[in-house]
Amino acid sequence: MARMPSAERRRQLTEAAIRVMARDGVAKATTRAIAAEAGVSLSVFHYCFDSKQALVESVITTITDHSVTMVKEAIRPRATLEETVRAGFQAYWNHVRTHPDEHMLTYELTQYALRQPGFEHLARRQYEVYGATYAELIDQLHRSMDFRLRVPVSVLARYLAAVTDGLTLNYLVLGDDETWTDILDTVTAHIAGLVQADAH
Amino acid sequence: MARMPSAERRRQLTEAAIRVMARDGVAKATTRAIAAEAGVSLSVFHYCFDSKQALVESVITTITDHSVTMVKEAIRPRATLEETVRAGFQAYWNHVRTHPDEHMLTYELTQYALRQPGFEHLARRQYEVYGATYAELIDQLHRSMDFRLRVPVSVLARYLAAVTDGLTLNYLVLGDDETWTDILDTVTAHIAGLVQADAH
DNA sequence: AGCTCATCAGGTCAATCGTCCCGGACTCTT
DNA sequence: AAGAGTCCGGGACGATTGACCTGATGAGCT
Repeated sequence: MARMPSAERRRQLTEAAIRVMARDGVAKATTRAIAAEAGVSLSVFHYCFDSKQALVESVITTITDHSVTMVKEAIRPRATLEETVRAGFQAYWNHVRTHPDEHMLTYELTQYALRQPGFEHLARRQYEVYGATYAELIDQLHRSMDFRLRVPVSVLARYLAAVTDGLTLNYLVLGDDETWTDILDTVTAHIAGLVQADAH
Repeated sequence: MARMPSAERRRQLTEAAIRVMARDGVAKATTRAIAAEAGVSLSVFHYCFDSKQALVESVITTITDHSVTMVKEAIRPRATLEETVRAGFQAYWNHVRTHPDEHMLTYELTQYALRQPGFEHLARRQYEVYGATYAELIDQLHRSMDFRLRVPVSVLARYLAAVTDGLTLNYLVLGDDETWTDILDTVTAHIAGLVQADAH
């Protein structure tokens, strides 16, 4: 094995853990499986991380950042507001369809964190970051385009987070289906209606 | 220990398993913990169930039926349609707030089923039943009240299932907050708009 | 009462888990 | 070149898991 500083090893092990978890599930992600995936002996694992919990913590924060980056890149200003919302949803949905394992993993990790004593704050942080990201995106759009909000930003942001969460989870369970495009259209229209001027 | 037929023992063990899973999580629900919760010895467990998987299967189907019953009872026809929708959401939300563990468990079991080879069909069935229940409720309301649907029943049913799913999950993670009532109002208004006559 | 069989208790087993230890090997400083 | 600090490999330990096995127990029928 090539020698490398602990920091890089930690990153390598974290990514290996994410691969194993996404492929086989969190329960199957044992220290041995992760070390094997990283191509490293078991002792290296405990050399870089004080415990498995420390690695899981690293995994959760990394995954959360991944998700946020993905959502932020999905939403770019377009010509009209409805088009922006539609394109954002489509980009996000496309990512869900092409990387279902990754999204599944975020749900698994959320529940793992909720059950693990002392990890609840990671789950909360994950969802608070989601909400904050949506709020930030709305603010950003609010500056570049002119529209009024029929509901407070915080309410809209959380609603967006909840709807995308629910749709994603349902898709992951039920699989591909043409119904989803219709549902996304309905949601898009609703969101567009919520952010348009209430006086017509 | 009192003697009782296998069928009743199975029911007893299933309920004990649900209690353990809701309290400590699916991962902590070992055969020993479940047997102890039911107040029987470990051998009784394997006398009534061929394997732990058989019990989990029993747990999943039982929990799914519980959830469906709960949703069905939450929705009763009221004076106006919007009032019906609002009351239904409130009843459901009240159940979520008073029984968070039970709802958390359904999410855990869904993912457990998705990961366990040969159990995927149980997860799919669970979510198909949810969608079918909503569709059935919409049909039922459609007969007792007069309104037009702006979207197909299947789309509306799945949208309802996804939204409630997402909102519930977000609540379970983030905990109590006044924002939820505002979000529920927004969703209620949206749903009411979707089922009202499009010609005004 | 005697018999039969569903029911239960305790112990045991192999497998797997997270964790740890010890010794060797590498790298950098001096 | 010598030593100290850093990295890595293999092996081992105790705990826990699902599963199983052998006898005892007692209810219900004849």
